[in-house]
Amino acid sequence: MFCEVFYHRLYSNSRIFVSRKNIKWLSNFSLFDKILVMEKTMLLRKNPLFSNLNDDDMISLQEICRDRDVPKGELLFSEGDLAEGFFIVASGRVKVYKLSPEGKERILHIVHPGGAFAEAAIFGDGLYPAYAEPIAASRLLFFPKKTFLDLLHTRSQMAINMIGGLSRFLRQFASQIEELTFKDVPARLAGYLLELAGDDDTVELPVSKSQLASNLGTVSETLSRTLRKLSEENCIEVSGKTIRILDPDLLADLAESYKE
Amino acid sequence: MFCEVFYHRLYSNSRIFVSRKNIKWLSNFSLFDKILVMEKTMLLRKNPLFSNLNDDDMISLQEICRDRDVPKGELLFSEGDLAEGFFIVASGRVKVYKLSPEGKERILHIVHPGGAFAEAAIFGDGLYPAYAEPIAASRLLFFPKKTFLDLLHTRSQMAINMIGGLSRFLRQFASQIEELTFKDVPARLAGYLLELAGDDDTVELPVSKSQLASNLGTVSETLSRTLRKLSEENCIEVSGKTIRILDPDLLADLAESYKE
DNA sequence: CAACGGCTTTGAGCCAAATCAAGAAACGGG
DNA sequence: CCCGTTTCTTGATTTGGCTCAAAGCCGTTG
Repeated sequence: MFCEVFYHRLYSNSRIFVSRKNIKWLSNFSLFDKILVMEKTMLLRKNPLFSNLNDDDMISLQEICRDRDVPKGELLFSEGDLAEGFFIVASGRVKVYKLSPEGKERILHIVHPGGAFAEAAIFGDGLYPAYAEPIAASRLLFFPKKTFLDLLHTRSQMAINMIGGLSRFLRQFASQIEELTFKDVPARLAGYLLELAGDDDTVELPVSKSQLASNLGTVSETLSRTLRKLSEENCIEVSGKTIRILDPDLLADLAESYKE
Repeated sequence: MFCEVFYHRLYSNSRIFVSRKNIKWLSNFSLFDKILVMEKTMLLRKNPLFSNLNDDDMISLQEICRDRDVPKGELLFSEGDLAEGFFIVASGRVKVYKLSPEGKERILHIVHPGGAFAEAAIFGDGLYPAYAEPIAASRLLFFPKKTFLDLLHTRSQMAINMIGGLSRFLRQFASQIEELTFKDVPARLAGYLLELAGDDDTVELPVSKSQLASNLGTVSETLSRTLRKLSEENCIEVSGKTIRILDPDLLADLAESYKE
């Protein structure tokens, strides 16, 4: 549920990129299969683990993963089980939870499509740290531990790409959070406008205002008020989706101001 | 600035772990140098990139890094420069910033001891994406790009350990944020108490209440009020640092409730 | 034991922003 | 061009939690 907010902004500008080599490989498949492979690639790229992988990596990855359709309510693994691999959710929802001594369940998180779970168990002690169970009929990609680790050992560049993807994501994520936690709505809006404007002095909003509001972590009413306030201060000029920046310096000051 | 809040909780239980092998290696050094190596290990473990590395990895890592003492204000690199390596801050503070077309600087973030910067440039296109400049006399560890990548290629297990550390950190970080963003103080407090209690029904707070307040992302006044409110609901019983849990079910409900 | 300083608790007030409710504008299809 | 629907704006109200200020509660130390 919370992923939506942040992940949306982080991933909204991800591109589909298919190299010649990939196309050649794809030609071994029927059209239908090709579409499946591309779909899977797009899905995998949604995850920070794989966001930075090139086409070759993607192909190797898809060669080792197994599809699993699971019905709602089927226990995937239990806490303490030996971890045989990890999962990516392709569709549906999976809940990951622990059980209290009295048998009450405590949900750790709900995994949405594109999300991974049990991936830490692969790198750690090798035991699943919780229970997992789909809360809707779901399609999962399963990556067997040994095969996956062998692949990483064989193709060290792929591991390096994964490190790169993770650390870049971490950086973006952290700054996203910092904005949300330490800056008020005007500051966030100002930052957004400046970034979007670049060197220009007019911006065209690429999304609806209510969508923008949600991207900025607020609601449409508040966004509307904030836009009006900035207009009244002769800082910007709003007409529909077109915004003209009248006072970039003031805007920049605003964008850097922390609430305290 | 914001790191303090989250990082504190994430790292507060990191341990120092020295294997026999490490000690043997260490015996090649004078006592003074040994202390330096251990200090550096502790520093590096603070960073998610290296948090999961074993002693061997740490040794290799420290063999390839160079110490650099830099005075306040010295430009470390500029946007667009070819990235020759990345940095870890050992002491001091470094600001990373961009320049707007009009020459106004826009600070992206301030890096504190334990933090890395320019690490993404190593894995990406190879150009520094911003400017970096110490805002206080600082000690930095510099990891040359080529040497570092070669090391990762040679020792694929080390790369895998890094992936593990990063993804574990990401997981913790995300759930931390989720708590902070989507749960109110009572829910966060309830979650904290339950986790601390385990199977027991009394908890002994390991830190002062004001410290706890800051760990939960609030202030002592609010924590105090929240504790009283929960007491009045006969959910817990507070006396000094000892808290007895009267109604674990209610507490669990509270901990899982999202604000909406 | 009295004075001091560090925590903790209480109360009062304030503020940003969410929510609720209701118009106004824009849009799109027939 | 009109009418229904969505999107946007505006106002009123509510709220969680922070700040400020003052007082209570210790343990310490001279």
